[in-house]
Amino acid sequence: MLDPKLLRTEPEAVARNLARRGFALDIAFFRTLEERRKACQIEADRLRAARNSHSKAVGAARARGEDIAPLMAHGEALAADVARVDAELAVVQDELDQWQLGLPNLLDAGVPDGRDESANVEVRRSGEPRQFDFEPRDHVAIGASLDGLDFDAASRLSGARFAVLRGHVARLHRALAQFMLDLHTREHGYTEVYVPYLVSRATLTGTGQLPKFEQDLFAVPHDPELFLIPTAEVPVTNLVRDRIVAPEQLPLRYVAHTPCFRSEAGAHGKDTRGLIRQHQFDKVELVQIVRPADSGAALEALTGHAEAVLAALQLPYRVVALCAGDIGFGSAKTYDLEVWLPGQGRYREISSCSNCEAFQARRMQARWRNPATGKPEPVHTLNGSGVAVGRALVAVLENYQRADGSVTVPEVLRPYMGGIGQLGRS
RNA sequence: GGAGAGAUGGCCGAGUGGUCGAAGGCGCACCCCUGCUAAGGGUGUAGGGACCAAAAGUUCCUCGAGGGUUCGAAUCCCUCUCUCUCCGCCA
Repeated sequence: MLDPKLLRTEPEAVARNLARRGFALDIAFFRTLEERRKACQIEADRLRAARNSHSKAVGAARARGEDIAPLMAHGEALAADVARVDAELAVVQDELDQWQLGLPNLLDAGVPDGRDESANVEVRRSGEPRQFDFEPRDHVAIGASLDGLDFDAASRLSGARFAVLRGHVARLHRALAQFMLDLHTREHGYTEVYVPYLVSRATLTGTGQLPKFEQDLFAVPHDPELFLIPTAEVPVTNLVRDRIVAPEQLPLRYVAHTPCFRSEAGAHGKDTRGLIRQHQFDKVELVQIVRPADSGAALEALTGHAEAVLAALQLPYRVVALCAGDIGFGSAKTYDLEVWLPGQGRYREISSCSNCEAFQARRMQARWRNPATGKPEPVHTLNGSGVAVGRALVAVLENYQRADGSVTVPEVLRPYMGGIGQLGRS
């Protein structure tokens, strides 16, 4: 959510910022609604004050033993007025709330202009794509020949966009997640958390997936209503929902390994082959809750933590700053990490690191007590994949493949693989 | 799944229709007193919103959530959620 005060006082500046995303802010609509809200609220407050003082007068009169019957009629009239204006206010307020929940976050000034991913800006590059002395295969072919990736089996179980992993490949998948968790907890100061995979509507509203992106989620028919998490960002960031954090506790750094579930409605026909785009995938997620002044630096650090995974795996990658039109709904600034995939001959997203500033914090009522003001103020939240496990598996299979169809196990993963140095049929 | 008990401010805990946003205690902060790592005294101590350029001030809302009754609800009624105890079942 945007700062309502800013929206009220500088709607033109807000509109200019959001226009960079291609989002048209309807200032006139907001002004009209806001004026109605203000009028209703002032009137409602005034009437309630009148009712309260009248009720006290009734109580006082009764305490004196006076006849209160004559006061009742006025009280009833006041009660009716309060009910009427309250109802009116509730309607306007709700409309305003819904509208505001649909506004994306303001962009950081450093975000490059552009309408879509073609305008994203490469920030840096690490490692060189390997030169193959044979025609590199993609992970689907490699996985099949290792008898480790089975999309047919998955489709019999669940339909399209699922996978069954087997043997060494399944173990490599697990090894990747374990390695990442250990790296972030040991080297980067994150606390491991285990969180629910099913969350409420309120939780998803807190991080911004709802109300706007319900079609991307899997809802579970259950009372109360629950959704499968599309990313651990949702439960982990919401750990601070409705909380006021003491300043000395910040920054909070959490890492979680969870499955993620996305219906990806509207993605039909995109990346239909292989593990790249699935309804279910694992991810190791980094979340930081920081003081507002620190979030810029925290994004750089968090991105570095995600990069460290790829560096340790010796996978070639590049860091890309997302442009205004490609950046996510709740993010002020985002870096994507793209890993080199020999099977596709291009870099593909494997991590997305975002600074959401106070956007989620305002929705979640997540605050810290600012020593400078003594008041509770929204914290800043950041999240990033550190990294997507399924795509990391793809990257390892493709980058470490050998001419004979086997796959070398990256050095850092061997302790997690029982010491084996290569994947064969298992 | 069955039975029961609960949900009040940072914590504990009082409060069954009126001046209660809420006694008392603890904790915390500041001050006073005290010649000493004690004791005592005082003051303060929730969050959100509105009006206002802002401060001050005024005012509204919040006692798990949502409805209802009433001139007036922490208090009465209904629904829901969560927690705890016991039984059953289960990993």
